[in-house]
Amino acid sequence: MTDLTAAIPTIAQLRENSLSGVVRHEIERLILSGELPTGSRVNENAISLRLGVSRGPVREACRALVELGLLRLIPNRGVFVRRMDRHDVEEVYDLRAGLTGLAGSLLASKITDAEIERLRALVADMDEAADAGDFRQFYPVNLEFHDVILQLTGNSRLIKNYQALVKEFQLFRTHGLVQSDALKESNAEHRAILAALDSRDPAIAYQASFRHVQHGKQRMFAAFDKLTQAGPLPAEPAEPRPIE
Amino acid sequence: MTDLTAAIPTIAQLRENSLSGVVRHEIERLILSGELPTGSRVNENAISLRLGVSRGPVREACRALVELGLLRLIPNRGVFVRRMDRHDVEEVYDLRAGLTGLAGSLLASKITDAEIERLRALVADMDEAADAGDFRQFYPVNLEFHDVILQLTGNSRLIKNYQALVKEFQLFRTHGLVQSDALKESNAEHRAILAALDSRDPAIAYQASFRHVQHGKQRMFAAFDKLTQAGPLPAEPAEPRPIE
DNA sequence: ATTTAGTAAACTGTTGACAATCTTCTGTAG
DNA sequence: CTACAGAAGATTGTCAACAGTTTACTAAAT
Repeated sequence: MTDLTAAIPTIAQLRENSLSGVVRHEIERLILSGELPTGSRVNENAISLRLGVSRGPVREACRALVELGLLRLIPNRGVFVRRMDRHDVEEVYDLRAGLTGLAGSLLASKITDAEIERLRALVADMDEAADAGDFRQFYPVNLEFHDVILQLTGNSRLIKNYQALVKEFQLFRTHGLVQSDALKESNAEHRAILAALDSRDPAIAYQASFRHVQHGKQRMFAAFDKLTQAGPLPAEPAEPRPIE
Repeated sequence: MTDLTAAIPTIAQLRENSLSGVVRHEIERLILSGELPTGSRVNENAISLRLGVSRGPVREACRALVELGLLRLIPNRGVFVRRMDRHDVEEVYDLRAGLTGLAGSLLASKITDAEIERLRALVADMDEAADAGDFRQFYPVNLEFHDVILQLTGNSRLIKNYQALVKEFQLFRTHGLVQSDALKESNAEHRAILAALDSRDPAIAYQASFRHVQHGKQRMFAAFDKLTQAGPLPAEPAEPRPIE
């Protein structure tokens, strides 16, 4: 669904976005892929050398990513890949829950039978994957399920905000620590969302969608805290000292 | 609440944000004040000359504002002050309703008695203004009421997203066409939000907050359509042709 | 040995100039 | 009189160099 622009500027993007845009996508890729690790400084010179362009476009791209929330700007020191602490993750989850709920709410009042069936098929696919305990199969369908709902709302601003949030969430790379019964739990909630949409009641659709993400948050934190027995995430994990 | 930076770079901002930030705020001011009219092109040269800086910082500022949604970028043509059609306004209202609802929902589970009282005082102030039919007195308190709720959630991303949305909404300058009975209606809804928060029930607080904005949307469109008898807003009002 | 002052390198912030693109104006042909 | 082609002007996109700040290193003093 989300377009993953390859490392090499893919023809069209170069004509469309004219360097600055290409650079932006490339830096985004470097961040989300983890090549630029969390908390590290993004060296303008290094990037411009690596991509064979001047520093101007690199700076523009960085400013855009700062606005998007993936980078953090400290004047005269540079931009740093944003570090997410527990509070940040909680914020992202809460906001994502709200937007997901809104999407469900908006869609409930105008979804068609054909669209319902399309979603039902996705839920069935996820059921299959959940029964097999196959996270690798489950995950992309899960993504598609939520993306379809989002797109069907037709609210471009909602879509943009949500996708930005997903990217920010990826900074906190903690996938794969989901238990196999969590898959079944998660898909049961998908079924609830589907039923709510089918009922055409915005309030119910909101509730079902909102709760799904909030439960996801709880599942994630539970799994995470179990993994790091020593203690939960530090509240302030050594930001590159913003102020002396 | 929101810091209105004056036209002249106000000392601190200059040290803090180093030109690019100052320029960004100044362009933002030009847009929101209407000096740069909706749909018009933002000439990099003109801005840089006017502010006495080079084009670099101006470009950076513009890219940031594009990301924020106030400007629209067309490659090799420049950036244009975003034009809002009816669909855009509807999108903004819907998203704003969702975020407002989320704020209410999040706050309901943790609001203190003192905070409730603070909000109650604001509602009382608005009652007074509504009785007098004084929109000029009503408006800033209304703004504060919603801003307080937003801030008390403590979710910085929610706050940022909401405030960006408010700025975008200001592009569609249609204040003052509110009838005096709409004030009373609006404040009745404020009272409902307050009661919902007081009940500490997130679901009810969501509903009350969400509905308030949706009713605001209806009030606005009703007033607007009455004003422009000829017909509602055009669906695509002569964008500077994005594609030939 | 540790701390502190001083110096050099690295990096960001900013600028002015050059190249590519688009827009407008003018003149000519139909 | 209208439509089209071409040139001139304006504007964006990009670059390389300069200035100011921060960081890292070195050496002397306690």
